[in-house]
Amino acid sequence: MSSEKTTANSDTSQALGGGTKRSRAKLDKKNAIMQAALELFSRHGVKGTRVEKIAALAKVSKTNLLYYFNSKEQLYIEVMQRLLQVWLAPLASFNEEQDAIQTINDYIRVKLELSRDHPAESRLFCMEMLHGAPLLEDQLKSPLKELVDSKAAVINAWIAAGKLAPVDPYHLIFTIWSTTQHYADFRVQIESITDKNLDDHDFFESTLSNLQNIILQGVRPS
Amino acid sequence: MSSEKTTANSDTSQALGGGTKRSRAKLDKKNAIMQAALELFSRHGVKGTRVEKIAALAKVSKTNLLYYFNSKEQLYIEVMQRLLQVWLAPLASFNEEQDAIQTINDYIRVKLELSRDHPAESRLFCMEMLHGAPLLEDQLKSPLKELVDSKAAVINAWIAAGKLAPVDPYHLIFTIWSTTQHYADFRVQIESITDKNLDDHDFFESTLSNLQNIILQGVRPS
DNA sequence: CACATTTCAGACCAAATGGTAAAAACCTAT
DNA sequence: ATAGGTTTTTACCATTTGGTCTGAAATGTG
Repeated sequence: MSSEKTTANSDTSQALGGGTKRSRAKLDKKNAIMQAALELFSRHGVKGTRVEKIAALAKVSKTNLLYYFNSKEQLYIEVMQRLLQVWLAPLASFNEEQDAIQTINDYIRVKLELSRDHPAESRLFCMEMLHGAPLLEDQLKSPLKELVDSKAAVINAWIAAGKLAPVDPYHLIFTIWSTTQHYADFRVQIESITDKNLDDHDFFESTLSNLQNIILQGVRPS
Repeated sequence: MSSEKTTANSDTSQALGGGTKRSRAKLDKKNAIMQAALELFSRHGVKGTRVEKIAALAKVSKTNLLYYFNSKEQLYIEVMQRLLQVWLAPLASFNEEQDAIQTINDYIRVKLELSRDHPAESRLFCMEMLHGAPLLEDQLKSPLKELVDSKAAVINAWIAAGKLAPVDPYHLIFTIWSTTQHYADFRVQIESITDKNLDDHDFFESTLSNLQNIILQGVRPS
């Protein structure tokens, strides 16, 4: 609680960039630990993950891990904070000046790439939601709402300009989120049924074009 | 392991129906426990849920709970098995003779109703997927694949008959699953953004018609 | 090269928690 | 009513596991 334990978790050393040998190694190690934690947390939950296992996966000792992160909870919080940055960035690309269809197509692609390249992030985010997102309550609530609201406004402008059919922008965004993230979060189910996953290039492209097709054209015959 | 512990977990008493006061109370209690377990497991995960808490929520003592279910794992398995029945039933309604558009619209509604009326089931199913579905590996894999394959065939027949635009039936099914379940699993996020949830009748209907619209018509202006 | 600082590993501890044993309370059939 | 079985409670144990302590190794610096 109160102990300061030398300098450990304070990144006072270097702002960024090269840094000394020491601070460099320190960062590398922290990254390795966070990576391992992300992987295990996202599979077994925080409670279901033993600190020892994270340490083993990161190739450090348990004590060493606790040296970098004061507690498992603290580690989880830091992992979650980093995750959020990766997670919300793509939505920023929505812009009224851009072509509506093109932007949506691109967004679907980016989100599906995220599901392919960062499945652990997707799972952990999903898990946090299932838990009721006690952690994100503050960090996420207000900034997320503002971000989404602003993008919903863009979509509404597109609709007003006749660039899109009239849909509720929120439901459109939810649809894109859910469909793309599904391929990461429900990967085992999708593998059970199709024997394929997003790492398979053809399957990725086929998934992408099908999603784009459904969301843009729908399945009703024209 | 080996002990038979009287009759407890063996439902030898009554096949079904009324039954004696005792067997009736027994069933009620088991149901209460499973209900409580479902609720807590789906929020905090199996590891994150203490048997004591389940017992408290079900209004029985911890030991009494262990009398009905030999272990937490066992309880989880039984909860999961019951859940699966509820979960896969709706897909059965797909039938080649029926109208394609109508059937899909109905399916979306039924799935969304499931998200509204059984959110805990949705969450727990989702969580099991995130964990890699070690439990469902056997129970789910083969029967699920067969069920989905057969329904995919129905969809393909509709497409061949010009009743639907050409889409990959699997991706269509995944799309319906993901979009509808999203409103249960990501409920907190949706509440953060819209301040509403499926329990709100208007929001439910609006969600439903938007999903039906997107999936059937797409968002491209006609 | 001596000294100070940072980093690490193995032993250890205490709390949390799943599960057991045995006796008490309770039904139900005769 | 009461014997025989069933359900519930009380007391307890054993294991798991997050986190600490201690001393040593590595590293940087004047």
